[in-house]
Amino acid sequence: MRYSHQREAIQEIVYGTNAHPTADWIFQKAKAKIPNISMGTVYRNLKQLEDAKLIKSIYDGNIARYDWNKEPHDHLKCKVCGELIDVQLFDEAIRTRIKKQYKFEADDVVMTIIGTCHKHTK
Amino acid sequence: MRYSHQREAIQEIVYGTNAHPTADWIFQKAKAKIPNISMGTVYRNLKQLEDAKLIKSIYDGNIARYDWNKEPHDHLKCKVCGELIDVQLFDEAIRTRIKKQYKFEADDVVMTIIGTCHKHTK
DNA sequence: CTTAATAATAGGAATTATTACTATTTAATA
DNA sequence: TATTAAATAGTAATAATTCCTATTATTAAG
Repeated sequence: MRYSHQREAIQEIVYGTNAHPTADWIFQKAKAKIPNISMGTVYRNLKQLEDAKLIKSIYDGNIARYDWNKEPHDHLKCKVCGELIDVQLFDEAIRTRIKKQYKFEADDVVMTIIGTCHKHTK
Repeated sequence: MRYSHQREAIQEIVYGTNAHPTADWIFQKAKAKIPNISMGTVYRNLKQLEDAKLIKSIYDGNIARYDWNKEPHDHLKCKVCGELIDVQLFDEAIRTRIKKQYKFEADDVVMTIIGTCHKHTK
């Protein structure tokens, strides 16, 4: 993977937020630095950064979001404000159980808990 | 919700498979029974059936799939053949832990385990 | 430093899944 | 049977993402 100014900017943007940004959000931010950057460049680089294990992607419903947090983790999604909160819930014991019970070799777990975050509880 | 021939057919199609079909797959099947059915009708009815708790929808990456299984359950997704397998893994104890640890009121849990199913292990 | 090779880009077109719109049809019921 | 409003078919519109191609920029070699 050859160096590119655009990829560096995109990586910095993802690394600079906890907001699990979308491709479009990243595109808007990137335009501030590189006015004529294109959407294709954003998507191509996000894919390359993911392949290089420098970022992770997650699906929030039917839209992709990007995360600098490469540790295995799960998300709480607030249905009121839409915020995604990083948490660690998944128990390694489940992996063993899955293998025994379902003869299934688990690589990765994608878990999202939908509910209401503390900001909206009275 | 008023009766409609189209909705009945769509519900029968979803209830008649374990394949977690997509809207397009359902549309193709429905056309065999009702040749001039339209995609809008499929989507509208899938939404209505979901609102009426007669079916559930799940996101498989960025595409919606539909499931007659209304019980709380999780999925194993095989990265080789793409198959989604219904399983019950989620422990009710996690809900309590989430509430205490993160002050988050959990309604629903969406969990998918990505890996390799028994068909592809030698 | 200059050049050659090719990875990466900008800009726009194409694709895919889904939603919106509207004139017409159909189910329910008075 | 006539009325009313929900549902439909067909089509246009939208949103997220991918694809295409001529041009640009990075890297390595001379």
